[in-house]
Amino acid sequence: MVRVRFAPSPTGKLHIGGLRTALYNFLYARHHDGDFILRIEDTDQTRKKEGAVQDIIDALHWAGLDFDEGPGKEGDVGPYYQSERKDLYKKYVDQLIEQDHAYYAFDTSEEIDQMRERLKKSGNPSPKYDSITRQSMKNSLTMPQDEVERKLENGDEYVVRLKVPRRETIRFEDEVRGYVSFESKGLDDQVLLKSDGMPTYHLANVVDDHLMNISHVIRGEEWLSSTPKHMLLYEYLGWEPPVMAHLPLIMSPSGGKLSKRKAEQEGIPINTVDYRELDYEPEALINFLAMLGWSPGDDREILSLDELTEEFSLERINKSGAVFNYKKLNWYNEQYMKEKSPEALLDRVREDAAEFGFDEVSDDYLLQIIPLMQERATRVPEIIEEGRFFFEEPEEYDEQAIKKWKDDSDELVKRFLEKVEQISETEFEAANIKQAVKEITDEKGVGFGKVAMPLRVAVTGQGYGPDLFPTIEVLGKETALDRIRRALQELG
RNA sequence: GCCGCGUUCGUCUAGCCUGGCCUAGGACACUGCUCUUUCAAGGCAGCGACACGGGUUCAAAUCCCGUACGCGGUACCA
Repeated sequence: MVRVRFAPSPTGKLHIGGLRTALYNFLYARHHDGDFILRIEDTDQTRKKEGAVQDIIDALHWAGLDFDEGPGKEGDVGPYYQSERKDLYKKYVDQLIEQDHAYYAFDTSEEIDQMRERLKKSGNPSPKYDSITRQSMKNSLTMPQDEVERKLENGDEYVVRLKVPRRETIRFEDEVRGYVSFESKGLDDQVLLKSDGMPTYHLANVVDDHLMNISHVIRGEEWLSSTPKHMLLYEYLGWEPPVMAHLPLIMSPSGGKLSKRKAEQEGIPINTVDYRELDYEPEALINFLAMLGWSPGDDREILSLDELTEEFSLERINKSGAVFNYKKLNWYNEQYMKEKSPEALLDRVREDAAEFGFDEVSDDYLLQIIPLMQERATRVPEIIEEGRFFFEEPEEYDEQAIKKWKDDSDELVKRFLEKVEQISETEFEAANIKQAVKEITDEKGVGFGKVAMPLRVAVTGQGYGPDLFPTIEVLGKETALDRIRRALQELG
């Protein structure tokens, strides 16, 4: 049974890198008919942010990545908040201590700082609390047992550290990178239990993955270096480690991990909710993110969540970091927008319209506008932003548009008015309006644009825009002709 | 610094495991053409890459070694 988990810490909004990690976990689970679990890694009480968990849940739901077990959706192995599992870890910590794989340490943070200072001065560039250093620190390995017991009874503050062996090669297989090995002498005696009684990530994630029957750990590459510590823990606890797969990082266009700071500098929205607020299509974001570090192996670019699920495999994940390409995301969004039915976009467009104060617009009217605009917009809000003339008379004409009103435009537009006035309200349709223009171009021997361009300017105030004749039809005879008469006055 | 991981067009990638089919394919972006009532979209074309150096081999983007560069880690953060 495949069981994977997405285990974010609730320190803020779910960022785009986290979403991709969640996506890969989701795809792997679904591909294998397995379970996708959400676990909240809130062992650092100081970094916890109000509302973060809800944001994560909402973001996953918006993206279509609903989990099978997690907060608010209890399975058999909960709770799904590590802070609520605090008591569970104690047992394993005791076991490790008893088996001499962990020990109590009473050093204050000042003392540890001093140790680091001292070692640095003597030429050690990266001082560690390790098999050598621990011999000169205050811990249950160096102190007489009765003193250790006294301290514990007194309630003195302590942490529990992993007793990393002095010389040992730790080798494990990563599904993405193949065999990876580390020398234990490069590791430090990682704190497992903090002085506030909370486990560190390293302990909690190993214990929870085991207790929750996680079969595959799919997480970011930033965890690769701490995996050997986790492997040691599995070994000491006598557990079979899950399959490991470390994902390449999402990089900023300027290089380096795409951090919040960098993203902001480069104008890239970093949180999932930002994309939701910008009104991107979640399918587009998902498709784009899936392709950042993975590919189906052929030339397909557009894949639905179902298709991604069908095709997904860990073997096809890339090893190197992928730069976030905002323009490509926009291209994806355009592709998905074009495919949507106008009805599917209606609710969102209506909201956008209301924001501009166009709140008494009928669905029927909106449904006429959407098809005209959706194929040329990058995001849904542009339908209204770029199509304001559908709701209000253009206040002024674009500078660029005015240039398209030429010397002979007056005459041609007047002729158009004469012809179109003859058309009845019910016959005021795109084809008939276009026919009128056609007749004028024939009779005056001018190009189509000669007539159409001034009309566009008159009706929309813009020199660009959707197909002109349906636009005029949608506006209706009265409105369209009023605008044309006004343009004749102002531009003529 | 040390440890680990990585390196194919500007970017995302296919190809690498199982050397020859690679004159290295696709997508985004960019440029031009085309279509067209405009701007887009679409169609067509162009630009553009195997980091470098050694091996191994009849043959290397593909296998091996080294160098350079990039990234990650180096906390009582995850």
